Amino acid sequence: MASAKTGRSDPARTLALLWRGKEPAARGPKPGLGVDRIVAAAVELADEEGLAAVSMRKVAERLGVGAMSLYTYVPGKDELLNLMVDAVLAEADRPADFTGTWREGLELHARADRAVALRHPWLVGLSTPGLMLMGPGETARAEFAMRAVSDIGLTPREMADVVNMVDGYVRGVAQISADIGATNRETDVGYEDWWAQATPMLERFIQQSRYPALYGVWAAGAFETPPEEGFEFGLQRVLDGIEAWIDGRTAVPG
Amino acid sequence: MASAKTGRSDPARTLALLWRGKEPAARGPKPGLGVDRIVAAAVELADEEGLAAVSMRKVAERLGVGAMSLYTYVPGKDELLNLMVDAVLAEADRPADFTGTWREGLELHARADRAVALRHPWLVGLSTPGLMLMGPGETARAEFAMRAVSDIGLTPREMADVVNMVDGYVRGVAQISADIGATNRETDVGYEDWWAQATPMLERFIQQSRYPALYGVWAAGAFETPPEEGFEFGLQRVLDGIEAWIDGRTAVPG
DNA sequence: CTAAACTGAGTACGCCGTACGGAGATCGGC
DNA sequence: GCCGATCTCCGTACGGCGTACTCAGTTTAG
Repeated sequence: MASAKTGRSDPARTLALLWRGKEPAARGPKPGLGVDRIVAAAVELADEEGLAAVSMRKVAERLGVGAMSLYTYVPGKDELLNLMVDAVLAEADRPADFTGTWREGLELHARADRAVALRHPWLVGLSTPGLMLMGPGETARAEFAMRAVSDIGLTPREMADVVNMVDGYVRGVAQISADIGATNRETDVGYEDWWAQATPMLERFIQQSRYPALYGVWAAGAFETPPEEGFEFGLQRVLDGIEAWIDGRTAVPG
Repeated sequence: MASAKTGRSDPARTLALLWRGKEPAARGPKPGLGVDRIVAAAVELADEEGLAAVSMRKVAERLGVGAMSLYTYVPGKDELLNLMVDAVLAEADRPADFTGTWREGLELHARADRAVALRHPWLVGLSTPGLMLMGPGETARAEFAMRAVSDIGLTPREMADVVNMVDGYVRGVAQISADIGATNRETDVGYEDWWAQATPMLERFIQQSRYPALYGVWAAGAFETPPEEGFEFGLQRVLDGIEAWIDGRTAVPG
């Protein structure tokens, strides 16, 4: 594994960077690069070779430039990772003119996030900036979600809780899927192949006598296909839970 | 940020390591260390200084030993990280003699995971071995959860989906909380302080006119306390969703 | 035209994971 | 009791990393 932290150092600088708040500057030579090109190159690199392959030298090489040139535009690697997260979050299309029920809105929100996570498996390996370092992508996400749960009589805090719950579910499941995907990529075997290969070894340790419930589920083949299909199932259950709560809630005071 | 991948190289070797399947070996000098002591030292280090501080050299130093000595017991850093994950997962106490409803069982399961995640914030930054590389800790977790949803008429696949959904929710929310905790630790300011400090900067970018829904929730102060309190709320909604589905399901064929 | 301001990058430092090989300890077989 | 096999421990070294420092070269304001 490798782990990633995001958002250290000066928050003001990072926020300005996220929102591209920089006047073009006179006096010097014209910039040959730019934050956008650097971030795009880093995202490509991560998509193709994984997060571990993203180093300042490799990103620079991809741009035909010396490693240290990147530091003209980006304070450091942490900030670059932050920018990458916000950039791919902005990819998801959440129609600005969306009108629909809160449930349809949250469904769209959740699926958009999931699509991004599947397209960029390295995303879930990075800590979210969350509300701490909101860039345009993260902000657009949040705005869409909040709009979906507006006008149904929730307090602001309840709105935040509901959205956080859906976000949490999507992130957690995406991370589990991404782990499996990463394992497959690294070992060059598919999920089924890996499973077939690992079964004899697992049999040695996970005996029916010690883990009867797990063994039963396992022996029935419930783990033989990747859990991705369970995403929609879980999403609907999450939304059902919210719906029941909303119904119960509006019924009381109404 | 830093990201972590887990479970590369030889799965058989790693599995054997996770289950400590090693005969004590005659012939050589008595081992001075041991997998358990190495893992414990690494976990301590991660708890105290964060995941980024976990290097082979630092772990070895903490044990009063040369860096390369660790490789006698552990094939590499990836495997050590895997062992750390399984070790802390095993910490959670899930009573073996638990009897209760499926809902009580899943609640206990979810809270146990959350307690571990709060005690070891670095955990969520690591990919889960998941089902790919199950050690004793992960297996005990899964067994408890599966037992909780046994005997309520679910198919094995449905059991797996339900458990995966709860696990996903807990993981996702824990990761969001951990990110905030990490930001606080690194910047040496509390959540409220950070928020107060960042507000003027955010005001510049997140204008009411462009993000009315988000702005409203934000201006109402819904983000001024950490979202940890929302965990129980979301958990209950998740369980409500499952309950509604189970009721609807058993009602039809019954 | 000059000087200020900026871009771009070479060099270097201190970390990291870990391959390699050797020194010393320990024990089975004789 | 001894020897060789086998094990533990670890010093050295290599290639890669993030990035501090420094300086050369370019562009424009005045």
